Amino acid sequence: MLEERRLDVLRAIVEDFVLSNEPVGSKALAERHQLGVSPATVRNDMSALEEEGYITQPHTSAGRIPTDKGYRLFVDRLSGVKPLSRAERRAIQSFLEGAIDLDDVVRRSVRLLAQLTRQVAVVQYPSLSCSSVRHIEIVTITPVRLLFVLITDTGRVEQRVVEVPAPVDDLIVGELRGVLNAALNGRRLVDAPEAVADLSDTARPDLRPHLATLIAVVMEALVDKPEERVALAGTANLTLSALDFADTLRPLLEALEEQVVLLKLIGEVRDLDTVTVRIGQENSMDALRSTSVVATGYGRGASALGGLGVVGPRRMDYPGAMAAVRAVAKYVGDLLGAD
Amino acid sequence: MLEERRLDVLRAIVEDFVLSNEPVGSKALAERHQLGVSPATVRNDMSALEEEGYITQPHTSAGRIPTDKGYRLFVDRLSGVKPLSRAERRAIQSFLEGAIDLDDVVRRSVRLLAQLTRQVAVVQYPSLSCSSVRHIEIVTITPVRLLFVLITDTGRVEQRVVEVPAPVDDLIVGELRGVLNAALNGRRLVDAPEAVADLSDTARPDLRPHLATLIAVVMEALVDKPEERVALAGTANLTLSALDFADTLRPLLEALEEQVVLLKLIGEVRDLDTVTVRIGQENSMDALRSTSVVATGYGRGASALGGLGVVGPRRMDYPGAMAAVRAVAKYVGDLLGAD
DNA sequence: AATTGGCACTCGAGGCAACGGAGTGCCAGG
DNA sequence: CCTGGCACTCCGTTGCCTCGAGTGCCAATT
Repeated sequence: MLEERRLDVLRAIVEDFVLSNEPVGSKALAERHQLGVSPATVRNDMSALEEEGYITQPHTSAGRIPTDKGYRLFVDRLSGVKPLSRAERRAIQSFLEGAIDLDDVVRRSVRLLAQLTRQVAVVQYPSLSCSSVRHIEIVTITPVRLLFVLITDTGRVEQRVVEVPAPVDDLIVGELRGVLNAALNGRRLVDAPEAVADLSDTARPDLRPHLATLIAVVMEALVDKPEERVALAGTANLTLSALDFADTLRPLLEALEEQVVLLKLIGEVRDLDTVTVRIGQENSMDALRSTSVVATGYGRGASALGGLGVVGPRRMDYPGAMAAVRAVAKYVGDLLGAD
Repeated sequence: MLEERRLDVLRAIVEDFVLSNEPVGSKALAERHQLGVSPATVRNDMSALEEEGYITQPHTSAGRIPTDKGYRLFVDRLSGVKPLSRAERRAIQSFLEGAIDLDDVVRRSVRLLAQLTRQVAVVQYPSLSCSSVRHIEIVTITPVRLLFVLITDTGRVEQRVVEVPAPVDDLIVGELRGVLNAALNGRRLVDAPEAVADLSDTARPDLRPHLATLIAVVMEALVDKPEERVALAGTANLTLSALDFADTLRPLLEALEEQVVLLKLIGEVRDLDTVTVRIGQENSMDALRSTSVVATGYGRGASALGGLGVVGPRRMDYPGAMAAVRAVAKYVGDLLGAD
């Protein structure tokens, strides 16, 4: 029962409301957009749209604003992919190509994304489990505490302090370093457990029992509890949307400070090739119920190295945000996949 | 010309205003605090205090609020060191003692500080230059790009990608790793340049010229451009003070996102043994002119390893913030100095 | 000389009514 | 199915008023 013009009206409402943050009325709509019909007709359409739950009135005799369902339809059916402007493309390129370091890449991209969209941006570091091992280094802190440094092919350097059950000496550490590097070099971390399964058998017989427990402990620390990391930028942009949030601002800021929350968020939406949009109540976490999230995965090949996206008010420029997210994800994926 | 009672009045004004965020009048003052005088007398004192610039009126026929100068006097002369409650001490201890990692220590303390003070908290990672080298690891990324991983005695792991002028092979990398570790192990990073000054002389003659340039490049990357890091928490607390900031909120949030700004801030106030308070205009950076900063250094012995503190509205519980900052600094200093 | 009570004055906050305007729903006519 | 007209609703603004907290000043008291 959704005719063409009705969709046009919905799109016009969304676009106007995103710009003005004020309920939009039939007269203004008919004027500002070339709908080719009179305000009265628009009113009929609006009435129908409201009936079907796509728009709503804050109060009688006010204009209409889109509901979550309305935004959803807008995103699904109406917004063409808005290509980025030449200037934006150039900005992305020049912003990211100066990066050397992984840290640098992530920091630059998260700031870039925040700037392009004027929203809060989130970029996840490449997941450890999807990365391959380039080198493992072990440093003795005390005889029962070892510092493991894991360097991946994406340039990520991950450290982990591990408490070992029995004191170790340099000999054992050296042996451990040797066998771990030999076995894991170039392999993906998810494959690590099987790669080291019967590794201690190849070591010097007198060290085997010790090595076996050590390896178990290390694997647990590195594989079972992989530490995911994210970068955040643009929280200042929330002040632009202060009106949209009111009392939900504080819980939102608190949530954004929690790595755990952000990781959960990104984890849910890091499909490659698809820009996922979560609008208001569609979000699984309470603190984000009053926001919209536009996110995607980045990486080369089949599986995503990580995810990135933006968080903002439901009243968001979805086409713009989607385009920016997609573009940045592409650049980041190329940069990190290429190395 | 500052008599005893006048100071009492100022203190009472500051305390009341911090609690209520409303201009405080003579009558309420005389009632709530045991000043032993009538409102009329208080009025006279207030008049004098205003004359001298310690308090001001938002408008005629309103109560008084402290000026920056008033807060300054309050901090300098009036506020005894408020000891932390038993519960707070316990909270600090249990919060920090679970930490294993340096990252863990920093993250926990910054959150703790934010929670205790209900302000934005900043904790600097231990400065590289003040730390000693425990281990240096080198990983070849490409023949002209090396990844240096520096591990310090504070547990900090610092990575740096270095572009070298001429391709290197494994032999040279091994040699470099050997001489660097031998020369720097246990030494402070500030002393590194002289420690390696004529280091290449001791290496195999055929490698010397190459090593010399490499060492120069590395020293530049690690010593001349040491990368300081900070952790931030509690930005959600700014929403509590939204009224105090109004339009300065956005620039403030932007500033807080800039590592550079935070480092400059902490760098200015990281004296050990002294809790520094910067009130409003006393701050050197524009974005902080409407805030107050309470900060100090942490560490063992003479020089500070790093700094930490809180940023909040001028209308701040200074005694409380100072006590919390001092206490957390002490714990963090002990933890990181002890290792 | 310092303190106090009294008094007139000021100014913002809050309540209330009136008004204008934007927007709607409905209906009858093209 | 679209359109113009019309009555109705309700919000936001404006102007007005009152109330109360707070001040400054002065004369009286200790």
